[in-house]
Amino acid sequence: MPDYNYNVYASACPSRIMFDSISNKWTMFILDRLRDQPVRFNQLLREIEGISQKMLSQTLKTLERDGLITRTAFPTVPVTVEYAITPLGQTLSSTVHVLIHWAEHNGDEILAARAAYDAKNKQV
Amino acid sequence: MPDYNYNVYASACPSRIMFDSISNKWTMFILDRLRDQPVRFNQLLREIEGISQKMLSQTLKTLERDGLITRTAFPTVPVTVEYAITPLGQTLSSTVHVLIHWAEHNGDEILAARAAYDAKNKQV
DNA sequence: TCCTATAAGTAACTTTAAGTAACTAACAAT
DNA sequence: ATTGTTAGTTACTTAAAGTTACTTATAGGA
Repeated sequence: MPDYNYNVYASACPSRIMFDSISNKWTMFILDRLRDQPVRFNQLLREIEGISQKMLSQTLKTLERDGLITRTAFPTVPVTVEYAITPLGQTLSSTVHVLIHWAEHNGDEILAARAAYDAKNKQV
Repeated sequence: MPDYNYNVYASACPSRIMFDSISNKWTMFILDRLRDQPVRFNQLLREIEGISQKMLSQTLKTLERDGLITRTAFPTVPVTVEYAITPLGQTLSSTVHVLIHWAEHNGDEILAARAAYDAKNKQV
């Protein structure tokens, strides 16, 4: 049975609160990177250009709390921590992957649209 | 030919700059609402709970600049402004629609995951 | 022995973005 | 004369994001 009692457009709905938390770039980059295999903290830090340790740590914690990823610490020296996607996270990750890479396939069109807009609205 | 020269993980890539601008809740709500038919400013304001006039106006302007929506003003009194999705915007809108409504279909699982996480990590 | 490096973070501080509230124009209806 | 409508803008505040330095425990090299 689908949850027709949830409405993402209603600001107090749990689904809306959830959506507010997933609709940011760092969350989506992490979900996309974890789609195929587990990845370690510093590896994510290196691969997702521009993310800080603070934002990575914070976002991972939120994703773990929401049951979208798991955190596994290995007692090596120094400690190794691996993040992996859950089955629930996987259902979201596939969609996020399409969205994240949409910009790569439509970059030229958007750049052209921006140039056209800026030319039309110059010094107004 | 796909644009393999674009890489969304590289912070200076145009596709990344584009992704940064679309990866926020207001952008996605607007794209989703315009998916089926053109909608007016105040109608969007009423339907997207929690958005302010400022953020709606600002986000619409960015979407128009990127060629994802069009703005049409009708000389009625008071003036009526209609926003409509473009063919380019439509390709994005379909994916955004899946993402936005994902939370409605998985709300219960996430809520359960949060409760489990909070119970395990209480007063630490 | 001392210095440097590593992994996975945390804490304090600053900057930027988002949210809030009040205000605008031009006219129509009460 | 006051209120209501649409589609915004402006000034101000608060919350989130970004930046930099620091932490713990240990291994490796000079």
